[in-house]
Amino acid sequence: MKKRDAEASKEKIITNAKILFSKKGFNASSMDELASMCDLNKAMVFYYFKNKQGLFEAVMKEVLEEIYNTIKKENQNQHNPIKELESFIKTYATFACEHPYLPSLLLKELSDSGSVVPEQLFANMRQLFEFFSEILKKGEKEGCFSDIIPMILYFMIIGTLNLMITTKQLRIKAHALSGVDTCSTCNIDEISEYIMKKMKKMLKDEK
Amino acid sequence: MKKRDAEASKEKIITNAKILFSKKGFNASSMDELASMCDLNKAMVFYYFKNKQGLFEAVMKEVLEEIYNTIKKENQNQHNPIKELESFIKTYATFACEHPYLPSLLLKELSDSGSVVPEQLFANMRQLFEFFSEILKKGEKEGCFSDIIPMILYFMIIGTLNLMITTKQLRIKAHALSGVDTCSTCNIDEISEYIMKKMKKMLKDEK
Amino acid sequence: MKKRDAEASKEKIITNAKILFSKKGFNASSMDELASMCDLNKAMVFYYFKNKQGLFEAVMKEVLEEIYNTIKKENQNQHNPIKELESFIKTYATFACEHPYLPSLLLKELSDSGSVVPEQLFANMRQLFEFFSEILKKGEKEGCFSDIIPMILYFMIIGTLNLMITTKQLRIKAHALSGVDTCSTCNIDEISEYIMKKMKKMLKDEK
Amino acid sequence: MKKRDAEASKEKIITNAKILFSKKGFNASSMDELASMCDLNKAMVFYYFKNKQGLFEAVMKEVLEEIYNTIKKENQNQHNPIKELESFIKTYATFACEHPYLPSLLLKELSDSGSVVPEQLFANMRQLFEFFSEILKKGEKEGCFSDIIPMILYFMIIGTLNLMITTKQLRIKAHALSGVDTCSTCNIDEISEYIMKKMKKMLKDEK
DNA sequence: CATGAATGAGAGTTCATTCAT
DNA sequence: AATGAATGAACTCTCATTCAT
Repeated sequence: MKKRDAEASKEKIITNAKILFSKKGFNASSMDELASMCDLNKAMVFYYFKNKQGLFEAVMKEVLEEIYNTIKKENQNQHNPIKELESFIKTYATFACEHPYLPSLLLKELSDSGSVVPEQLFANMRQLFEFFSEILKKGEKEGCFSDIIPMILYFMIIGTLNLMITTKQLRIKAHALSGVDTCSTCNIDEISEYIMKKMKKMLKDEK
Repeated sequence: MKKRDAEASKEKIITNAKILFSKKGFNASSMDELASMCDLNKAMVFYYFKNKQGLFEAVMKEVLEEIYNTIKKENQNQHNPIKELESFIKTYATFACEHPYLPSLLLKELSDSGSVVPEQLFANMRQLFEFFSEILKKGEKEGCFSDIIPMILYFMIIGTLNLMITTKQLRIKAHALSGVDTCSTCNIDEISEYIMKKMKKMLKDEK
Repeated sequence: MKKRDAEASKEKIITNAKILFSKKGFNASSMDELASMCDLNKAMVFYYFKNKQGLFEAVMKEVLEEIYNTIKKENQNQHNPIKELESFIKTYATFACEHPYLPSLLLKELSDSGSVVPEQLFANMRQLFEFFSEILKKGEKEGCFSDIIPMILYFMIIGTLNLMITTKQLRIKAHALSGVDTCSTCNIDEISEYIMKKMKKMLKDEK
Repeated sequence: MKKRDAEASKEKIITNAKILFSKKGFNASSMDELASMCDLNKAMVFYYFKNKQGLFEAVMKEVLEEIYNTIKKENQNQHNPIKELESFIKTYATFACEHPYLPSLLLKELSDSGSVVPEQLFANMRQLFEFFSEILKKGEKEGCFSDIIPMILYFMIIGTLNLMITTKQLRIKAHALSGVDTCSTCNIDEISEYIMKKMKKMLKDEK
């Protein structure tokens, strides 16, 4: 069943905005370019989204809800905190790799020390972290994890994955230039596998 | 205070540029604003730096060389790879905390997948990683570290520290709003202490 | 009068650009001034013309095509090379006098030895000369002209007419100041009449 | 005998300004570039010349006086108006060819219909014309020339020579592209020879 | 819903010119 | 006489945003 045109246009705008924002960042993305990517008149973007900032927030909201729902859904098939953590990492990694705007957008947002992240967006980001945090706490209670500081561990995982994804090209180039091993041929599964292995080791209770 | 002092003016520009670029990113930073922060005529920026890109590169170069030299110097007092790794982490953490533009600038640069990092800057970034990489490799050879992938471990440390620093305000706010533990009261020493502890555990050879 | 009329705006821009460019030359003409002459927002110029150079080319193209078409049309009523030459001179003279930006623009362009004339513009300029050249060659074949070097003769006519038009004010002033005869009261018909008379004489075959 | 440094610097500025102005025109010539051509500090140019306009006038004055003196000197060796005219043409042509800034500067100045040519410069330009005018009038009185309008004839000669010189490159390119004969291989002697021949023919008294 | 025309503010950059030394 | 630092005004051009149709 075809969506109403209005819905379709709005979708098209968000879809292309994801690509554009993550490729060029907020400021360098122009509404002109976005409109022509969408094959739509520029004014329509404003018709649907109030302004550039509003569009950006809508994009982030959608992206964050998507990843949150994906992770939550995958989580239901796991039966202990270790599996849950593994699922979290792998699902995030896979999703982020398939939607490369996510790492880029997230890092940009998080690196803007001064920036005021709008409420809605802020709530979406928290939601994901809290979900992660719950897994760890449950694991601690059940005795499979010890000595956890969720916030730091969260950034260890999410930050590392994001950086490995956004720097892919850079790492390939660095390897080519200086021969240093930048893990330039690893694929995302190997990366998340490695991270998971290390996580397990560092969180193991050693009493 | 002398009036026409080239060194002083150039310094002032770089100093303020660090702040501005890290607060707003390259694109959103305006030369007008920079000039007025410096209490200098806008044209002076171009007098000293060719153009905005040139200024940015000068800023990054200075920042990266500063951190590299600091780390290298501290490293000379360490006598085994574990101590060296610890020194790397703590020195980076302390420096980044005292120069909060560094994490922000680095994350922004690394998250901009599309941006073309200029040669010089690229070389400066590699230098730091290679230094880190050498520590790990030496440790592996000497049997104190095992199963290392330097690139991933590098981002685990640097990425996490950077994010913990740039998100400080955000984390405080999140804690206030939802009560969730965002490590909002940890200071940088506690953070790097924790990271180091986890690193040791995850890199320990267990044969 | 309609408000948002693209054709009208574009026309207004070209019309004023002709005046401005011919008065001040390419470099000294400012887009700000042009916009205010047009009673239009500055950005509109870029909306229609990509950039200053693009506008300049559009202006020149229009001007050159106009004069070329006018001359070509008049030429069709002439039945021998001498008449054709006369028509060429008089039509050019009249047109240039009525569109005084033409001589000025042409002389400026031709005197700028360093400037790189863009292809299109270059082609338009050649077209006019080739038309002139054909007239002379036909005349030579038919025995009414002898010893012709079209390029030199072309500049003799076009250059002289252009200079007589652009220097009009200067010549009046010079006459007033020093009493010297600068032909300051001649009108364009007298001038082209004189040039034609001299041309006939100098091209006459004397065998 | 070495000139005083001040004189030498001033000379160097004028010499380079001639080159620069004729290559790029008044507006596109920058004082920065000029200073670096002269291997002098930019402020020195203002020390010697008040401002850019003043420098330009000084340059033009020198150039015009030079050509005037050269022509006048050559003229003393001629013993009838025809020879004098020939000398005028050839001397101007040779000089202009050796000092290619002259045609370019003159045409630019003369094509600025609106521009206010400053007094001194204006006087210099008149002087040259009046000299030419005198030759023709003498020739008329002596019966070797008839039906003269000095102003038009002056532009016929000066304009044509100037244009042939400034368009040299353009004409070569046009020939290469379209095969049309643009006199691209003629040298300046052939050109002035041709012009002189035609002048003689068109001014001959035919009673 | 949709479009193209219009706008105003501001971006980076250049440049003639002046000032302090 | 000479220099490098400093300035202010102008320049071309871009862009988010709005208006009229």
